[in-house]
Amino acid sequence: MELQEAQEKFISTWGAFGTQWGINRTMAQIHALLLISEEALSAEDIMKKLNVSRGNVNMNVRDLLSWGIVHKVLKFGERKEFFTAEKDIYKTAIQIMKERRKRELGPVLELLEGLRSSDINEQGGDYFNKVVGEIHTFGESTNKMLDKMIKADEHWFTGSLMKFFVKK
Amino acid sequence: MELQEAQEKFISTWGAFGTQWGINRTMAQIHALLLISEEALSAEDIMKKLNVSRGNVNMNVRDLLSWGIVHKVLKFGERKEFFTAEKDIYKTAIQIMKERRKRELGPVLELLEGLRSSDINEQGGDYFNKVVGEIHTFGESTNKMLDKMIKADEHWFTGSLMKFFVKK
DNA sequence: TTAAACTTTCAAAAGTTATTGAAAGTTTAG
DNA sequence: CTAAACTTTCAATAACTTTTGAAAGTTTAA
Repeated sequence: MELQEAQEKFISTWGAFGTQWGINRTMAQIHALLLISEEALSAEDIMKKLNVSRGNVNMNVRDLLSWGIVHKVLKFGERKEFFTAEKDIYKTAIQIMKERRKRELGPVLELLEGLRSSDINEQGGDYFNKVVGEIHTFGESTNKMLDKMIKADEHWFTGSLMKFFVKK
Repeated sequence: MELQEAQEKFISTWGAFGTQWGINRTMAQIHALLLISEEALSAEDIMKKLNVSRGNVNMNVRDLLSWGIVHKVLKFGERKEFFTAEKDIYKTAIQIMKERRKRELGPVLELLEGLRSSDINEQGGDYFNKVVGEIHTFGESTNKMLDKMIKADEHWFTGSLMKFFVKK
């Protein structure tokens, strides 16, 4: 296989895969492209490589920056901005967990707390309270677990967590 | 807050939340409805409660069944099929992990293995091989970890894993 | 200050995914 | 076997999401 063919395969599969999660195709492809590019790329470079418009690149790069998995790079003597993906895959994974926790788990926990505090006394309320309570407890546990993972150092995932799982 | 109001809030928020992941709104709402319903419901019941068509209910219930988080229930003397959600939230979580691993992680690992085995010798190939290799290693670790979690018994999540995280 | 170089915005168009509902298919009771 | 009760399918359409590209905005160098 040629390098270019392999690169294209990686980018397009990463893109297709992204859509299965809540991520749009172009965003996933830009991330893949930046991951396998040794040098930082400009908006122009990305447009050419992926064959997408300027506006599309701009929006998706901004989104990737807000997820903290792509960084701006300024080159001396160049006026353009360049972009590069976080290259430590563990850092990337932790960063994604962190953001998803904030954006997704947080709001759900708030809802569940709200529903729990307004204890329902009507007929049938017991069952509802029980289910909501159980889901809330589960959510809290998950939240605590993620907290530990996020606060630990970068190599912790490969280190103690992996050892824990492998020895069991 | 009234019971009905609380139930509706739970269902609609669960639905909105589902769309952020790759899950469609109706599917998430049906799951939520079944979670908080003590009794199993028929397709008809779901149609009425959520105000969606027969075809839509049918497709999404089948999907939920294929995820293994909703079960068919047959009532004596009734010809209709009834549906109920898995009520053990840990089992549900494990089941979702299991399916996502199969549907999402599996194909990515295959791609990465393919790209790795066709070792690229061209100029610039070293960097590509390195990145792909690192992602592959990470994927394999995640896969192993999920394997352990899935194979362990139901209360293992709250038991040893939680203790591990809390004591750290 | 000006003009060139660049980035951002946003409304319209294209593309994708979900939903409907009627028709076809299946199962069951008598 | 037949009709009623139910489930499944699928083409049309509605709803939603992404993408484009031109216009507006911003920054920089001279």
